[in-house]
Amino acid sequence: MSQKKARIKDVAKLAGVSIGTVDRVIHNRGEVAIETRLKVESVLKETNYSPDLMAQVLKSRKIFNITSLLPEPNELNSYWKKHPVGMTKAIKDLEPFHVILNQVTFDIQNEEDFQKKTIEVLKNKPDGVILAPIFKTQSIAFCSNLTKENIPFIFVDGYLENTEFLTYTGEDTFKSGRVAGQLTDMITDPKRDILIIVIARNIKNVHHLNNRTQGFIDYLEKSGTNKGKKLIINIPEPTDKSIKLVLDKTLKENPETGSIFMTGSRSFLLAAYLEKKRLNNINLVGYDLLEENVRYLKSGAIKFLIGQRPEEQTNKGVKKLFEFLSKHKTPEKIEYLPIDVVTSENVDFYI
Amino acid sequence: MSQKKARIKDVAKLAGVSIGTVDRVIHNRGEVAIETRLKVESVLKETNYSPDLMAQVLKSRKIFNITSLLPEPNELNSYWKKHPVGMTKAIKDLEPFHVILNQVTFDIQNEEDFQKKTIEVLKNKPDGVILAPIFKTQSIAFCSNLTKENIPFIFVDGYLENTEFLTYTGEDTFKSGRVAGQLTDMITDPKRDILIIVIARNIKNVHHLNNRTQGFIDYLEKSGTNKGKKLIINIPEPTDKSIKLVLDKTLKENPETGSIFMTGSRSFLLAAYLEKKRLNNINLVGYDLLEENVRYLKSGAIKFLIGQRPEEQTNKGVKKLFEFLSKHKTPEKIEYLPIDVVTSENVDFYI
DNA sequence: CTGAAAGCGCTTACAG
DNA sequence: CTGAAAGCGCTTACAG
Repeated sequence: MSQKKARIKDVAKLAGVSIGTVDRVIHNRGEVAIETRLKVESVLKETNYSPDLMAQVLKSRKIFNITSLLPEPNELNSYWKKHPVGMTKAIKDLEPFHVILNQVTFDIQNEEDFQKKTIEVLKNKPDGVILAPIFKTQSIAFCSNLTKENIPFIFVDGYLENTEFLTYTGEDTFKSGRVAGQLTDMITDPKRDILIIVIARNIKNVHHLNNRTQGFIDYLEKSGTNKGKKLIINIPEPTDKSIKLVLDKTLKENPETGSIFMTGSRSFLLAAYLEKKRLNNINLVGYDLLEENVRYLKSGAIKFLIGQRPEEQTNKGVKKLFEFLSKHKTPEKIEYLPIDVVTSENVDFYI
Repeated sequence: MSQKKARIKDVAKLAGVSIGTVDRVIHNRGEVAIETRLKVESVLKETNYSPDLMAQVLKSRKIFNITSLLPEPNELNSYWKKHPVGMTKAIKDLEPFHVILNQVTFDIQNEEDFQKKTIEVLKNKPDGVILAPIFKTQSIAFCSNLTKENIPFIFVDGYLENTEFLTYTGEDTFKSGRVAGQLTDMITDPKRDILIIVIARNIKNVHHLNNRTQGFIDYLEKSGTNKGKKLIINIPEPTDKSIKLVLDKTLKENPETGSIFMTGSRSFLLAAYLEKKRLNNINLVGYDLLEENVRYLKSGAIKFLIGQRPEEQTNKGVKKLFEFLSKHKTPEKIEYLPIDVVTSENVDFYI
């Protein structure tokens, strides 16, 4: 059973050749006589040879340069603070292998800045890239350049169908909407109404939010018990003023609102509004464990937050990229991470 | 910034000694003249030397033998099927390092068998042990023997205070009870009663179940909205007959029961009972993503399952043990894993 | 087309 | 107390 691992030396002896020749066969380089090759290959198979990673790395001293291109975190989207954590952890886990991570960030409000940064990344000629494809058009152009340069890239936080990406690791947005729908349905009086809030300047441009909305409605229609109205409300700006304007009007017209589903990560803005108006009989369900959200989760203003494991997205991304670069292992095209249901009682374990 | 890593050779040259001497200083072996030692140590610090793991492993060819002692999974506790998965994954992640895992299992119903297996484990002289301390007395004896033999060991699934364990990775049972309490409170009519079920022959011996019960009640008393009765019910045997006997009586006496909290992993037994009796207005909340439980979760008979990440417990356990053995890194004494809230809608991502 | 040698960074005897 | 040499398993020129 636990027989000792064959070394290149053993293979050489069994095949009656030198280790150099064995190496040539293994790596398909140099010309090897056809009989020699066949002989060596058969021994390779017999002995179930696999190279010793340690020795390989020690010898080649290869350094892998990975570049990430993600939004710069700021007060309005501290969500992006989590991503670097996962990457740094991955680099640490891969410590013996000399992987270098170059983190490039861009202004999430600024398409031009993104484009500028993509040029910077390309100039550095990294071995692999981790990308959050926030701006669709510019991202597609960038991806096609990466493909042209033969640089593998992976997506986090969302993916673009028509690109040559290596893998996507993240949320299944439709299913995540269904989870939110189920939770909301469970805690909402069946006779009361449900609001779905989308904060976006251009509601057509926020693909993942719309997926969540669809999943949410899908659950309520097909599997839910709620008999109230379901209203999709767009709020154009993530400001207190804009929110007040829209919600004052909506809640006046729909006084029987029992729950609000916030499709994006800024539930805390809605929670602040509800607290101020003392509307504590309206449930709020939202996304992402931002500090501000967690505060309102603990105060009770938010009932459920759904987590999409941003650290794990980038952590796994780095590792898959490394596996691909070092061992040519092609990962599953898409890996959906668990959709975490977070309440005031279990939130501390997730942060 | 990214200056090249100092090698032992560089240190030797800077200190004006041979690499052998540097090695002696690094590993505190052989006698080194005090001035030589000081000189080398200062260079070590200056250059911020750290050994190349690859070269170290390649040279020493050290093999780490880790033994796990966990319950044998069977139909009644398929929970234990998950643990090997996490360990196998860890071994694969550590592939370049030659870690060997020896999995020993025991009959969870049989204390004698456990004891026999502990002797077997000790005889094999492993470098480290992973233990689920099911039987308290016998486990304590085993741990003290491991300590005597200088074999580090870690706990999963529970821990014993008065032993020299390296680390515990798992659930915070009290907090997990609180999470269950909160979920139950959210979905239960405030006027209806709540049953807490403990399946155990000797209710005093199931420490972790009692912790969960306490957490559950703690939440309902301090933070809940439910006004109904809370009853703790012991069922002595995990059989349909025993369950029917106890529940028929209890539900007759408490017709206003709105929810049942199952403190252990065998919710499916209760779900089967409820389905047969067509008591679909009673909510069921329980533990662990066993196949049978998941089936009832999807059918709606179980509303929430709480997951405690058995794979991750053992996965992290193996890795911590390895880090300790290979780099003498002492992990945090206790790491509580997230308490996952699982419903029919997100369960597929967890299995 | 093939073999022998050097070397990756480290550790382990051995000789002095 | 200290240095020089051999070797872990592999890869990379180099010589033939």
